[in-house]
Amino acid sequence: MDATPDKSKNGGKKRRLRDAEATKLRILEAAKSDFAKNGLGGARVDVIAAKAKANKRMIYHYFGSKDGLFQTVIENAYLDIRSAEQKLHLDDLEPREALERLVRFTWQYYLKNPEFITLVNSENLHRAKHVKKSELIKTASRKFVAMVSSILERGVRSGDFRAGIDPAQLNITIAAIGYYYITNRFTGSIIFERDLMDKNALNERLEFNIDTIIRLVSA
Amino acid sequence: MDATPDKSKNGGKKRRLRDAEATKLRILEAAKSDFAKNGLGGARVDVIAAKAKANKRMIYHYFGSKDGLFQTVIENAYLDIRSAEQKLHLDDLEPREALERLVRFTWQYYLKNPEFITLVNSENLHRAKHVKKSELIKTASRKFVAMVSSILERGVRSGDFRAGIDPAQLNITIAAIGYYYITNRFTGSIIFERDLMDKNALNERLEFNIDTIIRLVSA
DNA sequence: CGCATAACGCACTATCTAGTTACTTCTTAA
DNA sequence: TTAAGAAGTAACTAGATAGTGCGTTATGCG
Repeated sequence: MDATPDKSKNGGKKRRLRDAEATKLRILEAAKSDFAKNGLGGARVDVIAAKAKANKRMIYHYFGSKDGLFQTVIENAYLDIRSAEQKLHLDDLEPREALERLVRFTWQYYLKNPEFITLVNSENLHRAKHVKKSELIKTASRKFVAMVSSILERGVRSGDFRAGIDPAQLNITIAAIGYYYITNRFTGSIIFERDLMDKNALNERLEFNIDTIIRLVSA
Repeated sequence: MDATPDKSKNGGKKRRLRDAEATKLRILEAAKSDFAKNGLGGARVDVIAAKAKANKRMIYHYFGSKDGLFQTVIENAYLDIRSAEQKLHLDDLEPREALERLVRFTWQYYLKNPEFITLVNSENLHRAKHVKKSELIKTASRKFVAMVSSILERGVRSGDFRAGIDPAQLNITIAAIGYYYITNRFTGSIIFERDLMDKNALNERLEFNIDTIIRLVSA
């Protein structure tokens, strides 16, 4: 790819020498990567600026502070997974299928986006002070919880699922059995004396998780 | 409590003006607390020294480096939980009871020792480089996995549990459903719009988790 | 074109931070 | 009792580190 900017067309958008949106995006990408790798405390603003091929001054110009930058990064991370979940169109599937699809999706999302997990860990280390401020995240969360509630209700009506399951508990459990495995893959591989990230190990875990959830909800 | 050291008896041990063991312990306690609160990258050696009422030089004298200090802290953390698990004497219980007891214990251990979780998160952020070096942790882990294997085997023989369950997967799942809830209690409380640390919420979660595990293993 | 504005960059500061140097004070074994 | 080693301290260093002040250059609008 040609990194030299010019004024010719490029994917329908004009290439510019100076492009605020593009710079912001580069900063956000670099920040996501560095925050995920080193945590909020361990990440370095200078490193993020260098990675983004942007001047550090720009970070402060666009995001105000290191905390402000993290705030935007974690917000985008949540909006991204919530948006991907909505695109699954689980309401079009049979309850059982919908649930299995959600377990699969969650697992694969964590696998493909391990930064998401590390960012969430970092955010919890800081007592969710950034997420607390984000109305966007709160709105998206409500939709997500409603989606799982609706699957559960349909499953109870169809006789597939037992009644009385708390959607929040189910949600937490679906996330937990994937999240824990991935976030603790390094210590886990030592404790269980096997490579938890081996292809077969990953497949086995996914099947185990689907089984766990189906057994949990079955009538 | 009297903080002024003297040479009188104190719990069978002589109080000293200078006590290497006591100082080491104070440093380790302070380090555990600060590493848990701020992560390895965010913790400050000066803060740890101050909290421990020790001179920073002592940290370097006893532990060599900040990393060396973390190494000892994480090692002790693992040995502590593994030792507590052994004391449950699960082999003396019926398989079902033993499993339930383990789920309860794990939950309560995380609740009472949230630093353990944060330390493990920090260690995984650093790709388990400290745990990797610890033979003590590896030995203790083997005993732990064997313990759960033995419960599973007994349960299969008694007809309570179904056959073919991978002990490692079960172990991971038992840890996951408690660990995730606790470690993400701050973001979780926002996403699910309820206080996850409320007494009733905690009890509900524990019962849900026991149910999840029993359904998972039942024949 | 030309000018106001937004994008960008350099070089700086004040403070912090892991680790060290060189020293004093206490403990204990012979 | 005493000498040698262990425990403990204060003050320091060299390099980071978040955040800024201020000047420069591109952009796009009238």
